[in-house]
Parts: sequence; structure tokens; C-alpha cells
Amino acid sequence: MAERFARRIPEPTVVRLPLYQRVLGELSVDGIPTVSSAELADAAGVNAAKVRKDLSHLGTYGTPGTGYDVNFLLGQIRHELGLDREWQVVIVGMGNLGHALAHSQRFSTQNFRTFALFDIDPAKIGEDFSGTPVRHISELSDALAGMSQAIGVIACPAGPAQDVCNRLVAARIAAILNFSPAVLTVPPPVLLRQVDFSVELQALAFYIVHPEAVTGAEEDTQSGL
Amino acid sequence: MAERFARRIPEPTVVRLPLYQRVLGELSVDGIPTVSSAELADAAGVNAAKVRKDLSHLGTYGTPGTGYDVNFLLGQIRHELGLDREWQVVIVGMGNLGHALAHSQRFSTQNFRTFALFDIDPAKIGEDFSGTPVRHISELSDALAGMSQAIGVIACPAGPAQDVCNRLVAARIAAILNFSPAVLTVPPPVLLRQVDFSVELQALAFYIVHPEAVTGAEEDTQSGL
DNA sequence: CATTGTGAACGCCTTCACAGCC
DNA sequence: GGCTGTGAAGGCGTTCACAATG
Repeated sequence: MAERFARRIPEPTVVRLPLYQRVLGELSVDGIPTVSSAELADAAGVNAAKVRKDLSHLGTYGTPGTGYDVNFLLGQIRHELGLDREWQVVIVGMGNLGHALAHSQRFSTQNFRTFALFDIDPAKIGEDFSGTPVRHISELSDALAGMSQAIGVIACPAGPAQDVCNRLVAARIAAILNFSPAVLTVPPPVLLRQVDFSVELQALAFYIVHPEAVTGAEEDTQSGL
Repeated sequence: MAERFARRIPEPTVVRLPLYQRVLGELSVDGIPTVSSAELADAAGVNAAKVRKDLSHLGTYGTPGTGYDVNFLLGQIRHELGLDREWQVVIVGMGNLGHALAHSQRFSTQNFRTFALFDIDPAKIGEDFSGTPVRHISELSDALAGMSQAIGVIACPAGPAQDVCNRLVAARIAAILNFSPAVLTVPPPVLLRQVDFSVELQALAFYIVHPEAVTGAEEDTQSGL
């Protein structure tokens, strides 16, 4: 059922797969039939050895002397990332960030379907986002009833974040993407990832103050992910 | 001038410093005088050994048997992160995400001052965000003239992102935080960091599809950053 | 006696380099 | 000849464990 012996894929590789997926998608649209690891590496801003090692974790898909078949490799990666099925996403917290995420092309693209929106503020209930109404957070469990592998996005302030998180967990969410600046705790097997703007901003400030601490980017002039 | 012999601080540590900074800020507000590495670790969602090793990169600030002085350590970390000075931030791209970032408390807090907003769409020019007007991107160089260490935020679509990036570089920006799903190239010594929502979403999807690939979180039930 | 700071061991990802294959 | 796949080497952060210390 799974692909081969399901060798474990390192997390750094997992995070680069979406990058390759995006680049391959563009190549596919452009009708380019094959890519070498060097070309793919260049477009993705990494080095060729890393690309080959990453792809080797998925299987032996390349052809020596030629490279990789763009469409085939794209399909394999999309499958590996689960992008060949549809994912239900719920967003909790319809402040400015929630608005932005709900409107985002990128959430609706790639088979991530924004399925429901929630807030705790009565004033926001009922607002409509291209057909999806904002509902009160107390309806969360009902809305998620029967969904087996939904993904929750927390876009509320840090204060209520753990409470929202608990509600999502209680509603049997499979995974949570947390945009609030709060350290959250979830029980297994619920998955949790964090996106924190201010951490990135502070990291940039650190490296401006400490230029000597910058790890020189290699071949090209770009900083890695 | 610099702190001691400016030992190089590993990037994973740099990224955790903002986390410690936040937790210590809360402890400070609560009037708590000291923390042990175990307590700090717990609040930050990491383990105690990591906290001690991280902090040891800054200096010998702890007291055996007692722990760390909250206010003193907070000051040291804030200094290290450059948070004891003010940072000018410009945002390019005033779509939904740009709106959200411009309004965000977190950008205005922590001494990051949103100094100017830009867009290429004439319809958006002139809109006002709590006193900061949206200007046309062609004014970027003028607006940044004389600023030595400004930080640029790219919140536009992938298409124009490299062009925007080039304009920021030409305007002598010190660092760029890129929210667009594009691989950007900048010349040194310009710093670049990437925040990509859809990568995180796709990573979550991957781990839902491959539960066996999840690296079990240790002590507590939380997934790391 | 609780807790720090750190050398050493460990694990893991990255990079190298080249045999193998088209 | 060009390029992949991969074993081996290298580098680096994490974890361990304990001597040192107030």
C-alpha cells in the first residue's frame, strides 16, 4: 500500500519537497520534459547533491545522463505529500490574519479547501468569505463531526490560542498550524507546526547586528530556507 | 564593543532566542525574579539541556543552585537580538497579507516600526493605515534614502517578488523577509529569510499521510518548531 | 543540595566523490 | 559524455552526564 518499504524521510527533506513540487509544476506548465538535479537545485535555491539525496528517499526516479521526467516526478512528489487528495482546512480567528489566510489563493490551491471559519467575537459571526460564513467557535465540534483528517489553522491572539487548540483537539483535528505567538501543547497523534512572523523578524535583526554570525550562502547568493 | 569574543551562535539557537525572550518577558511582568533552565525549557517547549547550552553561547549568566535572574537575562537576550534599538520596517504589497502585517501588533511591538507601505496598484495608493499611507513602489528608493538598516517585507504575489526584491536591494535594504512563494536571490550582505504558509500546510499533510515518519516529541506532547 | 556550564558521545543531515548507467 | 544514486566522510547541533558552585 505504502511506497516500497517506506524508508523514513528526514524532516529537512520533507520541507523541501513542497519547493520541488512548486518548481516542477512551473516546468510542467512550460512543457519542459526533463530536468537535471543541477537545474532543479538552481531553481529551488539548494545544491544538486541535496536534490539527488532528497529524491533518492522517494525512489529511483531519475535516468543517468538525462535527469528526471518532470511530470512523473511531479506526480510522485504530489502523491508523497498527499496532494492527490483533498484536505479540509478550518481557520479559527478571523482577525486580519484570518482574513488574509481565508482569501489566500495558496490555501485554496493545492487541494487545501477552506471548509469552515470560526471566531469567538459575535460581531464577526455571519460574515461571508466567498461562500464560507464565519461561525461561532462553539460550533466547531459539530462542524468537524465526521471529518477524519481535517487541518486546523489558529489565527487568533496568543491568549486564547491554547483554548482554541484544545477545542480543535477535542473535535478530533488531525493537525494544527499555529500562527499565534504561543507555545502550544497537543496530545499525540495530533500534529503541530508553528509559524511565527516575529521570530523571523527578530532573527533578521540578530544577523544585522551580528554580520559575522551569518553562515555564508554557498554557490549562489541566496540564503537558504 | 561586542560581547566578549563574539562566539558564533548556531542558527537553531538564534531562532530560539526570541522564544526565550517572550517567555522571560511574561515572567518579568509577573514579577518572578528567577527561573531555572528546567522551568524556562518547559515554558518554551524545549528541553533543559538545550536551554542551558543556548544560554551558554551568550555568556555565563546563571547561578548554580538558583537559576537565572529573569530581568537580567531578558536584558541580555534583548540586547543580543538587537531589540534595544528601533528597527524600520517597510512592507511591499498591500493585499490581504500586507494589510494583516501592517495592522499586526507584533510588528509594531518589539521595536519594529512599520515605517512605510508600498504597492504597485494605483487603486491602493493613498490608503491609510493608522497614519502610514500606501505609496507607489517607485517611491521606494526615495523613502529609504538615508536609512541604513531597514528591513523589507515582501507580501506580494510570487510573480513580481524578485522585482520587488531587486528594488529593495537597490534601495540598500539590510534584510528581507519574504512571504511570497518564490525563491529569491539577493547579493551579500543583504539577508533573506522565507516564510511560506503552504510549505507548512504541505508538511502537515505529509505527516498525516505518513504517521510513521513523525519524529516523536520527547518529554511533553508537543511538536518542536 | 539544587542547579549551572560544559566536555564528550551521539545522531543526523550535508557534502563529497565516484562507480554505474544511459 | 552527462548525469544519477549512494557509500563514505565530514560537520554540526543535541543530549548526556557530571564536576563545579553558590
